[in-house]
Amino acid sequence: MTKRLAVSAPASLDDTDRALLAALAQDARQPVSELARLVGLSAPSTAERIRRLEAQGVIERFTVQIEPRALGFTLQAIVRVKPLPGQLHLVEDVIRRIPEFVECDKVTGDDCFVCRLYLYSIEQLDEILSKINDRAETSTAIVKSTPVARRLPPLG
Amino acid sequence: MTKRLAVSAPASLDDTDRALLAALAQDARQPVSELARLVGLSAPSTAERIRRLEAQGVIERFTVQIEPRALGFTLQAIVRVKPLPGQLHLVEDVIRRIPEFVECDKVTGDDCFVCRLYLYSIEQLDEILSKINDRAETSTAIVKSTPVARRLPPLG
DNA sequence: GATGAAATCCCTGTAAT
DNA sequence: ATTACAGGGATTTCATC
Repeated sequence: MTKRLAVSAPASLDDTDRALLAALAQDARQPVSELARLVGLSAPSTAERIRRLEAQGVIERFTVQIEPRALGFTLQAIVRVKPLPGQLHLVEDVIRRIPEFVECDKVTGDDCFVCRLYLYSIEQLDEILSKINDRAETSTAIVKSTPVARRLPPLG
Repeated sequence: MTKRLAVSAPASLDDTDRALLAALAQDARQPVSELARLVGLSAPSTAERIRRLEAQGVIERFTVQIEPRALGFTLQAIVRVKPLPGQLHLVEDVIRRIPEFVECDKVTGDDCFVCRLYLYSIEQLDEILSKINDRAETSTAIVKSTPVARRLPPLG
């Protein structure tokens, strides 16, 4: 399910916080001492800021970005899924359980879900979509390139 | 641009690699000693495996996941963008330069781009889309929830 | 060839300024 | 927020399987 979030005033970041988040986005495993050097603060202050950003919920987590092609996922697809009447929850569950769906958003409008899949082949795409094709209409787009890879939003 | 990738046989992972990637996905800043404990290896071996996964290109980078709502981005939109004839490159450039576009894929099919935006308000959405509306048709879906947040693909 | 063990070095976290 | 200090983690080397 969607994570619950404390509804509070948005955190306000200063320039140091912004520099810190940018540095962490680039390499989250950098030692605090190095991050401190980059943002021009002492290590303890830097560590304290990281803790604060986590406590505020600005930092959700530190994670690893995989290159799917290095694992043989030569195909990336964006699929819009429109469940048939009464099939919404079931379709959502099926999507959740198929690991090739690496991302899925429920959205307004005619197509209920927008999903991203990592795939080995077109045949596999067909095979996976057949698992929901009796419960939903799908429309598939194959990713040709990625002009903007996941990046940080403006940190106003 | 899309990053170039060495075209080679996909890396084959063993169970330890898989456990390691899963642990890193959960918390990329964990000390190597802790990761070692989790996967049942010594610290040096674990560090060596991390280096190997990076060298193989399986690990693209370690990064930080932001919670957009904690920064005041109460709205998330998925926008499909279909540039008018001759406007494709220009539209791509404009998208790249607007930081609220946090992700953009070029895809097959009628809609050329599928993009994700983080926004403060509907008014801001309107304002941003007006920057490309004379060069492209857009169709917008507002994210209501996220049944599957970005996760690792199956690590076969 | 890769893993495990020990020693050195560096980093992190705490407390005090 | 910084400095100093004590504790723990990381990396390198070496021995092992």
